Amino acid sequence: MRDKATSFDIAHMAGVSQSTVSRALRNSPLVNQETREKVQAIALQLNYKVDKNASSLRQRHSRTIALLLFEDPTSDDSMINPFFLSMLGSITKACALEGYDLLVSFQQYSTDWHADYEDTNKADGIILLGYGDYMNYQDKLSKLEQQQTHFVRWGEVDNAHPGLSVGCDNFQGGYKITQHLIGLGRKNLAFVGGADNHCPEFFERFKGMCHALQQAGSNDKPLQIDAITTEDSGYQAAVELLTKDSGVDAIVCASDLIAIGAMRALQDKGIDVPGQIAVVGYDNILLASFANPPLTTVHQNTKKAGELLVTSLIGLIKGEQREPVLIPAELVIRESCGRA
Amino acid sequence: MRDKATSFDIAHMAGVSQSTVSRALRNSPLVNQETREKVQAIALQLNYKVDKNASSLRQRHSRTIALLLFEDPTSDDSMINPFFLSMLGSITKACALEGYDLLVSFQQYSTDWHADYEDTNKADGIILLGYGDYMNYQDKLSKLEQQQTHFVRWGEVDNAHPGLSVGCDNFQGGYKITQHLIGLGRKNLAFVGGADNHCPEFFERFKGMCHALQQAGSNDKPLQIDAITTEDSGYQAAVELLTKDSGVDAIVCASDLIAIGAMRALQDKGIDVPGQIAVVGYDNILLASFANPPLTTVHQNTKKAGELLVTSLIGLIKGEQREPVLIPAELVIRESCGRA
DNA sequence: CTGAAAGCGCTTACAG
DNA sequence: CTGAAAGCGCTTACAG
Repeated sequence: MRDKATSFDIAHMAGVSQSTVSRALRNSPLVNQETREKVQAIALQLNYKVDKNASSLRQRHSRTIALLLFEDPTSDDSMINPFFLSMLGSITKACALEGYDLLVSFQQYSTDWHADYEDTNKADGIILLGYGDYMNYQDKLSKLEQQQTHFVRWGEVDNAHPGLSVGCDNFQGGYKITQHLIGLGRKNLAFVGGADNHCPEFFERFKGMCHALQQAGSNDKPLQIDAITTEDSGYQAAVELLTKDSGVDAIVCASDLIAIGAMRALQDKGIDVPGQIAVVGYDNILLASFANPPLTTVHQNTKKAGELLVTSLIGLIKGEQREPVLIPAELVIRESCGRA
Repeated sequence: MRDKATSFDIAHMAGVSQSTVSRALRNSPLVNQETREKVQAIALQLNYKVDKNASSLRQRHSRTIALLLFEDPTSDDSMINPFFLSMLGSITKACALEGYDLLVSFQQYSTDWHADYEDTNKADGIILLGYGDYMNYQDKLSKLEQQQTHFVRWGEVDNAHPGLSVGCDNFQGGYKITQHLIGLGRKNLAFVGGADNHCPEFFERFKGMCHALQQAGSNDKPLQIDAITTEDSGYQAAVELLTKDSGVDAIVCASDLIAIGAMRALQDKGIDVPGQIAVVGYDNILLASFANPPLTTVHQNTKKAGELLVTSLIGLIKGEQREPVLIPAELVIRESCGRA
């Protein structure tokens, strides 16, 4: 650490007390305008910046937010899901807009996560973002709640889940996709992705799908194959699906990455997409529009999501009462389902 | 901020002095093992965490690094270049590995960037990552150097540039691409991207290209069209290129995003890629392998780059002498240039 | 091996 | 409007 000017140095140069310097720099209305200007001029000249540690220590808050990004350890370690990367981008921007610093960290679900950002006063609150097996981290969420940590999570909006959440309307997303497919004449749909309490978001998409199917008069549960959010997992799931049922004419995937893997598997088997089988994704990552054929999917508005996550958390930090936020699902129709 | 236990509370409970608590918690060899264990047990039980602000203030360093991501304000505001997003991911991981916290922030080149992370003691050093007009920020880099800020930048490795840099061998990348194209029988190459001191990295790629061309006996400067790193800019540049010269049979693009835009323009004009015109990108973002046809490009090893950026910076912070690092360029051959 | 004390650089109640 | 003083919660010389 270099030697830097302190507020005492400025006080000395300006011929005022250090308390006045502190007030002048924070634009306190208490200080005489002339004094304020003199102090600020000297500060500028000395390239003085108030020490964040001292200031946070004294004020007992840091005006910084911690973002914890969880990764499923089973996924390819070198690659982060583009959807979360995009969320990271929008959260960063939203923080800057609100005048908060952002601490970011990746965590593995498997290891003990040290969500001690607030306990150490590094941050005033935490944003949780990630995927993986929900049952494995539910306890940790409850613990966070017990400790009265300020946190908000991206995920399924459901009062049974600990913590305030911001999320897209997954049920609606699954519902819209299915309606679209039915409208296109598809009869035999399958779902690729987890569909149980281990991954509540996927599960809701699946439920939305089942609901649309029922409304259309089909009472059979659709065929469902597990997959995690990677291309490889999607590939394998599609292969498995093909061996189980050759009558499927549409595959609803729990994410774009899964869908892209599934399309590759179908094409490797010589099956035409969408001619023989339609494929739908979820997330609308950049890749989706470049897939071949371009992927019909559900757009999750990451810009809005990032802003909402940040403003909700700041509200919580300020002691406000906050309600969970549900962002509407937007169907994006491209070519992977064909035309009516 | 919630009421939390302090080291005094623990001292009281353990029946030792506060200094001993501090020592025990930091695993000082000075403290008796029995005492240490007792103190640590109480700390754990109370869920005590040392206050980062107090600790950093006293120790005069924060063990955190700031990452400043610059965006070209001319590019689409909602989308961050996937290449930089991927760098962000690897930097975050590398920081965690080294036990540093990471503060991330987006900055616009146009506005005054407040690189005061070290001045405020928020961070011990800064990583600079971004693109845009180099001539516009060269001064700021020099200022950072004058202020003795610890920083490392991603970019062209060249001693004339202020600050320590870590970067890929852009000259070599341009050279390898061009050799590959020549080997494939392409005769009339064009370059799409800035090729002057405003963007040193692109310029080096261009120089590598010229060098390979000269070696092959061609002494004309290749046709060059400016473009920034977006798909749209690549599209427009390709359109412009077509109006200028219809004899081009290969386009070397300064980035994958540009290449993808260029391919789209060519296809819109009914030109076969690679049949009539070969296209090469740069970066090897995830999208490249999904482009149609899959894009031949130069891989920039973001994992290695992130690690190197972080370890170099930490070295600097510790007062070590550090040399710039050049990462070799790796040609990734896919289908956008055809076969021999 | 342990404790009492100083001090990191601020902010803010208190007194004037 | 201004100053002297206390205190945020640690770490670390210093003394024993």
